[in-house]
Amino acid sequence: MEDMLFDFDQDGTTDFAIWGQMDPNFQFQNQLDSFLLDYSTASGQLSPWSSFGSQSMFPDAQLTLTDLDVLSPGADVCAEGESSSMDDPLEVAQRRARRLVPHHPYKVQRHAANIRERKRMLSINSAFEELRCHVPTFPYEKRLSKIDTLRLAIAYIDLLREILMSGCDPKSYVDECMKNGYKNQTNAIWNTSDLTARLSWIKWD
DNA sequence: TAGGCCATCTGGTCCT
DNA sequence: AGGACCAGATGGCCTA
Repeated sequence: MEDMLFDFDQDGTTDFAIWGQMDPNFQFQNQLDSFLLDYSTASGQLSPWSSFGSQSMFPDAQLTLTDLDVLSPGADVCAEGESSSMDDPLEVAQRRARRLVPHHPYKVQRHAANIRERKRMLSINSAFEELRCHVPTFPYEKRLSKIDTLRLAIAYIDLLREILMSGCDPKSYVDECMKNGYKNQTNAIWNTSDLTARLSWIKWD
């Protein structure tokens, strides 16, 4: 069994198989992304019910449901003396990755689903990043949260529609809003000063 | 230290 | 049957 657990190491992908906290490093994100892509492409071969020739992919995969506990959140027990050298992040990550590699059919199926889910969330997050690039923010402002991005985008679209309907020059419309307040306050989770102040940073020319 | 935000895992449901 | 989507649970990180 240990051999199978180390299969990820042998093809040099262990660094990507860190299922714990996502490293914010962009390069790592790309590596993880491409890994997930490759991995999911090959996921057909990962079906727990498939076999290579006459031999099962997981010959030692005995269906003992008690094994399920091992992967449950919070049951992150140390099976191999993790208390030692806890200060090496790479070592810890590799141990964690090895722990989380499934080794019976249900786990393999669940693991494949987890990978698809992470890939799906990555695509959602990349869409959020794209959206963040299209909503007005201050140069010094910290990164918008997802919920704030959505709310600001809604308010932004609303204001742009107002500008279009008014037929006014956008900059003068925003200036007017800065002075008198934004007319449409009904859904103003992002209030007038928030949005129009942001828009004042936009170069309208 | 509490609360906000986020990534991840998980099981259920729907769809192809 | 398998994948996509969704929401709840959980734990980590960060900040006020």
